Amino acid sequence: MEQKEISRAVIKRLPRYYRYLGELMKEGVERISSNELSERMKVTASQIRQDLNNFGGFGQQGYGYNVSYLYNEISKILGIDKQHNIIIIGAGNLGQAIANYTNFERRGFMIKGMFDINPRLVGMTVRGIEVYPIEKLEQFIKENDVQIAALTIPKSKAKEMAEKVISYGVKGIWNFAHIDLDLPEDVVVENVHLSESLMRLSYKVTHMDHSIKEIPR
Amino acid sequence: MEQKEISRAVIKRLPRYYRYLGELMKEGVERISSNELSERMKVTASQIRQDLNNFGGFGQQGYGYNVSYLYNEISKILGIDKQHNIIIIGAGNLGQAIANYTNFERRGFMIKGMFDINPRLVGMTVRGIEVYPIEKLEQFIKENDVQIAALTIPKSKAKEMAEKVISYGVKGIWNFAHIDLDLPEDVVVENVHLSESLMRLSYKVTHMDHSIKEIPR
DNA sequence: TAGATTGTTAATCGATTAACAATC
DNA sequence: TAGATTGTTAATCGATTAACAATC
Repeated sequence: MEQKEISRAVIKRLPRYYRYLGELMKEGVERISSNELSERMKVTASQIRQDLNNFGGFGQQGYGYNVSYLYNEISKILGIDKQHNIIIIGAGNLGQAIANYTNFERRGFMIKGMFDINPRLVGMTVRGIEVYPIEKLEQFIKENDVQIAALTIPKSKAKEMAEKVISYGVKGIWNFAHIDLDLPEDVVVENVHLSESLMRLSYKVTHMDHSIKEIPR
Repeated sequence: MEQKEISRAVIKRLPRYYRYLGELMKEGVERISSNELSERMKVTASQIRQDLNNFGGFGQQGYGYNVSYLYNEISKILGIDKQHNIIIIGAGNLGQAIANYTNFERRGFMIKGMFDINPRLVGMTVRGIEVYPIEKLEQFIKENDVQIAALTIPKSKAKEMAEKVISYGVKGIWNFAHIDLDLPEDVVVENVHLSESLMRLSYKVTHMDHSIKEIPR
């Protein structure tokens, strides 16, 4: 029951629309035109209208968009109107940092548990979230209806652990390991490659235009 | 002395080429054709050749590319042949996680110090990296030739801190706060918006094709 | 109703892929 | 030299922007 394929670029932009709409709601703004929103977000109004119309006509001619209605519709599109149960594989600093970040839960991402091979970490809790041994993985995933696993482990273990959680029923991998996971078609991956991000920053810093702009006469 | 503008898409791909070339080196592979590399990386050979030729002719007809030579050239393009001095603003879990990640230093990103407003964190060290109070920021940036600041602080403080470190000479911001920093032209920003990444994963999980593929007769 | 602004089609721009002559 | 494979031009594809008729 899926409509025509939505382009990757559009999906990439959706969370940003969602964020701006949330801010507008906080400011008490009730309606906004694509033009006003385009100025805030520094994109074209045309792009906003095109993007939204991939999913339906959420606006009204002569009026614009109702902020809270659109906010809600985007949350449905993103699937964050429903609860997602998450586990974190790897209870090191990065895993703990994610466990500590309460904003995810406000969006319906419930972190149910953490897992680690290191027995010294097992039993520890972070913000009430317990660290379990890997042996408990299968039972835990099945009992807690876990859909998403965050992999905050070294790349050497990432493929193996990904395959394991998938075999137990996980449908999405949030991959922080610096490796391309090559997984079955019915599993989705979202990569967060911090080292690549840092290299891009290095590129930008290195190739930045240091020249003093001449004032044209 | 800059050649023609390189597209964002190309820059985005460079670190991935770099990673695969590093792996090839480890495997002892000396030369590789765009075609072989394209199979490994699951991109087209055409794209590889086009991407690389933005920066120069690194290959040789009839031979392909010398792996270690190309690896080196890409490291120069990315600017990771030189040392970058980094500070981390925000010594919470995420800041500590980054400080703990030794791989960055192998690529020349030296984490010189962390800063926090919380006096309970000041004085603490993570892997030998000390947490300083914000008051020391100006002196530290100037004395340590700090080019890059990672912002691992709540979004409410991000803009203020970004402007502060920029005024002291920082040229690049690695922004983990969920806000669009609107900064001067001679400063570059690389965003890591984890919550947006997680929402995209939610989208993918939600819109995944659950249908059982029929076997065509 | 008149004005505003969407939804949508058409035009443009840019990025990817294909093709092949150049050349090692 | 013959074969392989690049560098590069041309063709295609997709995404963005512009334009405007539809409509609230």
